[in-house]
Amino acid sequence: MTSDPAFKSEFLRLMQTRGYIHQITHSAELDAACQAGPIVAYIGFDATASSLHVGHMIQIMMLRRLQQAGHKPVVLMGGGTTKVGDPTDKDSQRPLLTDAQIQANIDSIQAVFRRFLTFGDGPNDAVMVNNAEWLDRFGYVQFLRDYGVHFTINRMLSFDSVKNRLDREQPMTFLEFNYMLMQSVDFLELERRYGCVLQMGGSDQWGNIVNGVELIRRVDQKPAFGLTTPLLSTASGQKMGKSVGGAVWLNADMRSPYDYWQFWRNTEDADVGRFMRLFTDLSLEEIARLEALEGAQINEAKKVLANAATTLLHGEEAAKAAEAAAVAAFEQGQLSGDLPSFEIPRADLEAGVVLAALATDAGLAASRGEARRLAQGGGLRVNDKAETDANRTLDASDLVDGVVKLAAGKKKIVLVRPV
RNA sequence: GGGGGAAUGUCCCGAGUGGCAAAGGGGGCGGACUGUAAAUCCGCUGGCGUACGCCUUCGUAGGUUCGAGUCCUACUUCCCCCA
Repeated sequence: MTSDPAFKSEFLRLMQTRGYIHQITHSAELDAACQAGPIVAYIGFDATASSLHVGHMIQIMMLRRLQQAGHKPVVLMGGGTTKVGDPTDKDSQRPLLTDAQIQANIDSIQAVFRRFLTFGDGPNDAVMVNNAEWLDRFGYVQFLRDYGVHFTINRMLSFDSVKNRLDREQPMTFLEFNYMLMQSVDFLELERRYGCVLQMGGSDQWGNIVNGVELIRRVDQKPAFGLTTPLLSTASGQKMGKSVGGAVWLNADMRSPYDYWQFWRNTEDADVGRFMRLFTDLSLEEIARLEALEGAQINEAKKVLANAATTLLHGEEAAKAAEAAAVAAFEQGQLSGDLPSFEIPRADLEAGVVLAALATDAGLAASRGEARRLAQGGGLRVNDKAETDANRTLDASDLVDGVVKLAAGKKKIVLVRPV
């Protein structure tokens, strides 16, 4: 069940050496299947927000590796499962999304996959499916009779997603309780439609994945496998994926390429090698060389990481622009047009704007009070000068080269442009 | 069906005697130190106002009181014991 170090297939060897594997079911059997020919594997993504975030990157990269190794990736959009809501890692039930919201989220999420996978009709081209296609069609009694019989309450209660909720004395609705059945049925459905034999996912999905594997083996007597990735945390133990300014979204309109580049640039020293293996296509030799850099030199490796990761998601041009902006801002103390900017009507600025209000509107603080506290703590800067009085009024005389440079902390910088 | 407990700062955990914007953690954000790192140390952490201040918060809805997270009533949800 855990990984066998001596994989023979290219795909599993690749996964192993680059650090994607946490647990595998039937690893020898899966290894043999991967060697025998192209396999079909899938990962499901729920549509709870209008963009995926870096936390999903490891899954996306796994599908990419799969395709690189000659296999066929299936991207499963959880149009149906999102209506129920995955209780895994949730302390309490979340508000249910409407069908319209879910569809809007799916529409907005989809595009990023095209940057990482090649879609089409060929044997190892990726395909995207929405599980609403089949889940929406089930009648209640039919669902219970076809699938409900294969699951025992005894076992379902033993899964972490359920147990945690019960341990915390939080209610778990019957609706949520059914999530794992739906995910299992997804796997079965994909096995029947595409001959999909492998489901991958985060380590928190182990229980859900194993259920699907067992369902297929029981109902169709077909091979089925599961593979999970390690829970990604930074070397100092933080959950990966957050950074200055909240969730790191993949969609450019929710998180600029500049910010995305910054996220990778700010990787901890100890994580550089691991992240390069997981999140870039750099060769292992190149990575070995880069991660061996010591002291301040490792910053060069971080730039390579940031460039590679940003290029994959946003393209080379955006990555270069982000790097140039960062070099200018941090290494030369200059402005760059590529820094995030905030537009303000010229007349308003000429009339005078209270700093606290401007900083809040520009997204540097959540409220004026917060902006004020930030200023008092010495964290708010106007044109690189710390400004402790947030009640100060800014006007046209504060323009430098046509913009006002506002910064909260060292890393959150916004250029205020009069329009 | 009966009895006993629990729900707290809208991120989490968690103190709380009728005077509370509410102890303490964690997390988050800022500062110092560095290398746009880690570790460490320091500060901040409900909203609005320049300020004495005003407003909104302790499961929900009422009530008692000058004053309620704290007392009473009903309701909701969860836990435990008895049947």
